[in-house]
Amino acid sequence: MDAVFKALADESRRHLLDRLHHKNAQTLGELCEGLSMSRQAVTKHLGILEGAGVVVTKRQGREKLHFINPVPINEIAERWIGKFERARLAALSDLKRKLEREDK
Amino acid sequence: MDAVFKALADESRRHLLDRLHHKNAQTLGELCEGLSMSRQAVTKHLGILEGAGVVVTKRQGREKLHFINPVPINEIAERWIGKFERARLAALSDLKRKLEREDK
DNA sequence: TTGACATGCAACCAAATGGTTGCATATTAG
DNA sequence: CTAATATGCAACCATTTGGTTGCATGTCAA
Repeated sequence: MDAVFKALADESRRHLLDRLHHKNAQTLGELCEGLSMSRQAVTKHLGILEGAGVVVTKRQGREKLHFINPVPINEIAERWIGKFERARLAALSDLKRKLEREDK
Repeated sequence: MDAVFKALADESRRHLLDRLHHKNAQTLGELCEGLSMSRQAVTKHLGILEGAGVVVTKRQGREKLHFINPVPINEIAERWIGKFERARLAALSDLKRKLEREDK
């Protein structure tokens, strides 16, 4: 679990997760596009995410596909939020999102 | 949000949250009991947790009471887990816990 | 086969992090 | 009032972290 928290502690890594959440199964090169840091920096970040189990990979020829894995992320909330409280908070944030949509 | 992830990245701070999840409204001294690090180290950790909004405090005379705040923790899961997937994962971990209880 | 493309590995560096010690301040009990 | 208790602030230090550059390896297409 420690690795999961450490992995999520960095903004660059969270951004990579955002990208994978938006479009799964991307290659390293694809994930590098538009970023201001070097490819090697991205490689390191993806390695840390993979080591934590938050990202899973599959080789395909000379390419490496990356996938997000939501299971360990879910376990974070489970640790400090009780079952009923969790449902309450989920409903609350659903409502919040709905209201934010209506604002536009 | 960055502060929340940074706050949760450290094992000592997660342990402090565990303590507050188990028993809320504890003083600094109370939270220090049994720990191997100095009081000042704990103060720093609690300051970081408070700065992230994961812990909320209230002065009472010369004591400072600490409370856990689950809201920002819930928002972590919301970021990368869709609404339906969230329900599925919650059900899954409920089942897992149930099975683990029956094991004993 | 050979060159171009996609990824991997390692050494190195500046900045952030977690911890310490020493001293200061504020509140309560006797 | 005074001493003990509870917390606050600041300087300092070792380690970790996020980034770089340079070179190596592996795979596909012409």
